[in-house]
Amino acid sequence: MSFTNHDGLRPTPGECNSKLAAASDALYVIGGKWRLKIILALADGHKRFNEIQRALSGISARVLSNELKELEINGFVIRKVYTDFPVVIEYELTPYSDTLSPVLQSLIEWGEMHREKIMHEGNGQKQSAIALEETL
Amino acid sequence: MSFTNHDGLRPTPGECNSKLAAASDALYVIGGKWRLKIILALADGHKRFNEIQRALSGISARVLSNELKELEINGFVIRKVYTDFPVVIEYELTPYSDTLSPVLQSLIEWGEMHREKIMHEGNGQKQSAIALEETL
DNA sequence: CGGGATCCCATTTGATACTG
DNA sequence: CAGTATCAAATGGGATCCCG
Repeated sequence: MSFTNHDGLRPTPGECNSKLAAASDALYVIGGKWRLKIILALADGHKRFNEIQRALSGISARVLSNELKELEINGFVIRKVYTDFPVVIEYELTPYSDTLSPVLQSLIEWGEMHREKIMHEGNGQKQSAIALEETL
Repeated sequence: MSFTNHDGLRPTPGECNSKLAAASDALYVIGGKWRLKIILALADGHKRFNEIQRALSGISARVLSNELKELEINGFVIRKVYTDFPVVIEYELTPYSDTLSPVLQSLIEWGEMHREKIMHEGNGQKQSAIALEETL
């Protein structure tokens, strides 16, 4: 019903506001529909543009292009151009992306737990809420 | 540069795909611009509609209304109507919201860390990336 | 106060075509 | 392959009015 702080107490409004601000800062750079997914898609190694697009079914080239630029500006992704022939362009995560590990880890674990829950509750009355489209 | 799994190894593509799916499931319900912020706004106790709106500067009544409905459907928030006079309507988090604690915690910590980094790097050339609007 | 309904504009996105 | 350009369509979101 409420989160507890390190003292096991309900957080004060002041604490909550600063937490809200911190979360907002985070969401500002890694929020949105694709950011974290792109980072995850690159987590098992560098990929080329079209590989990323295939890994994240549903994203258009234009959106992927824009998101990659943003991620590069913010230091999560690096774009490497190998000028050998044929020219190969690859994207890979920077070390800074590793700092997101706890966030991604907890998000993934929560997602697995949530999916379990949704599957088991027989989908009572309200429409369930797993990423149906993604699974297609 | 890459995340490691519990064995300290780079995750395999298969592992990554299932992680991507899990993260997608999570983002499907708690993604979006406001969901997590609303939950955080309620973390220090029940609030009324307008209190939430004030806590999250920038959200319109219509959007807040829609988001609260979604959060209610998905079991994160409960809407309580006190029919005394005057009628009072309050929103509060359900116990299920507590399962998000690790996600929120890591997100908040990352946000704090990231803000520090942005502040200190003198904002070299690329535009910085903290939630400026939120701070206004 | 707590919203629902409508209108209308702005931004985002998708599809397609095109280029280096 | 790795994108960019362009146009149309969808979506988001603000403003306003209204009701209980």
